[in-house]
Amino acid sequence: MNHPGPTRLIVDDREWHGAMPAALAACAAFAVEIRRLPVGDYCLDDALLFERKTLPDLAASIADGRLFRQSLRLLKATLPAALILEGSARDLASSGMRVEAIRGALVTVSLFMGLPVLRTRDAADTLLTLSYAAQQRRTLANGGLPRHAYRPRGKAALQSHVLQGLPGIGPARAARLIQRFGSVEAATGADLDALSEVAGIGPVIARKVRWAVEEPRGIYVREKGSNSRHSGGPRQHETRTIASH
Amino acid sequence: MNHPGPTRLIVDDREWHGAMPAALAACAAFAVEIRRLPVGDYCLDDALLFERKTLPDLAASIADGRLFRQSLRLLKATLPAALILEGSARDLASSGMRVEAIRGALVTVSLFMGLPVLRTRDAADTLLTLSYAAQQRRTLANGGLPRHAYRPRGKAALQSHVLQGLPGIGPARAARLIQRFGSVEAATGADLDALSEVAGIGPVIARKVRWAVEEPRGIYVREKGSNSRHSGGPRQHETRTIASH
DNA sequence: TGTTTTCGATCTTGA
DNA sequence: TCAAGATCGAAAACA
Repeated sequence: MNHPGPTRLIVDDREWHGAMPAALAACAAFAVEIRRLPVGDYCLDDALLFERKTLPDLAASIADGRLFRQSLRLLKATLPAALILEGSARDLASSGMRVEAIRGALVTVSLFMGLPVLRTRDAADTLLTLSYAAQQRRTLANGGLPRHAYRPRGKAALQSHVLQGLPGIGPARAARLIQRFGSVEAATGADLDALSEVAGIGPVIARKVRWAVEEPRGIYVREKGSNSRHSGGPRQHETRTIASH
Repeated sequence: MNHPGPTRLIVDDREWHGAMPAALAACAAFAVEIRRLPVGDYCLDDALLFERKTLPDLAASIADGRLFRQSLRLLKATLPAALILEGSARDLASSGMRVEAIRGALVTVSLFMGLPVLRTRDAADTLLTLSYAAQQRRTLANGGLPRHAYRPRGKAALQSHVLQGLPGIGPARAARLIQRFGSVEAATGADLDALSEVAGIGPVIARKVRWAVEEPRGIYVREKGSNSRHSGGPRQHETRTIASH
């Protein structure tokens, strides 16, 4: 649904300092509301989430490992989220952080975690970007433009995380499971044969996964659609040790 | 998909011009191969795909609408892909394109299409970024974030552990889910109403769980009916999926 | 509105 | 010195 009227911008109260209040006052594009947000710094039309960081902020976040956690939290939010990086490389001079570390972190966040990263020059520029984003979202939501395969990026990460709870499943196999089955629901519902078709998953791991996923009352097997043989051997007993990998 | 030894870099033959050959010669990190790629300009370890554009290139792509199609093709490729933007805003001076147009396009590509965008200064910098990406991919094994190394033994504990990967689900609710549904498979397959019947799980958490478990397609837009303020309420608004194709 | 449960941050311990 | 584990507090969601 689209909100009529001006773009609604919710700003986290902790973010209400520095150049931002003045920049917002000078910008008539938003109906601003200041409130504590559970995650992120800015929320547009209740539909887009942004975390703003100056480059020194970013350097600090990298140094103490906060960036990783924060990005993860943004990705887990059900709203599409992005990271806004404000400032130029010059601002880093005093932080003592090497530019290489920044670059590496951005590759991780952007490419591997799938969190979009946008760069802006200053606070006013950030607001401009926000207004672009809001505008485009409305257009897209109206169906005015053809919709393209937008993937809520962080979801894959979360799904992968869930599947990694399964025995024998780490990041790599979890990613392939999602790729092959499309969802956690489908992956946990897959039978032995389907699981074994996934690259990197053989009969042994497939059976472990089924074992973990199935109902414990297991002597009389009632498999859903599968008419394939039921794991040739005896049902694995509960006391069996599951090797972690 | 994992290659031992040096990073394998396939460069599209059409990309073999300008500063790149020299920069590559000066960079010993890659085993380079020049070949025609079906999509993208660079391919790392047969696992990551990159399209490189200088800022003037980008401006031209925007002007004739190519950017959009190219991004879509990259997204549709089976490999994870990213766009590398090379150069600084100064390079745009002669192109006659306004910086705003660039910004708008980047918001679209990065945020709404979900194609990661990385910025670099020059060819050497681009190669550096590529090498970071290759390095990290090997470390992460293409999957994302490793979950706890520790995995419980025993079926009940393991099942609980798997479910605890879901948002809003900790030990207590995980145990109840197992109790109610009997298995991970059944729990992940349960619909909203069934989930809500479980003690300690209400509409909010039920929706979060379904969100995490379902297939990740579509743009999430806030729904019409909820015009009430959500102060203190969850960030997770009721969402509606707009089918994307 | 009160209680339960989860989640994030900090601190500690051990390698 | 850094990483993993446990603990604590606060917020959120359920009943």
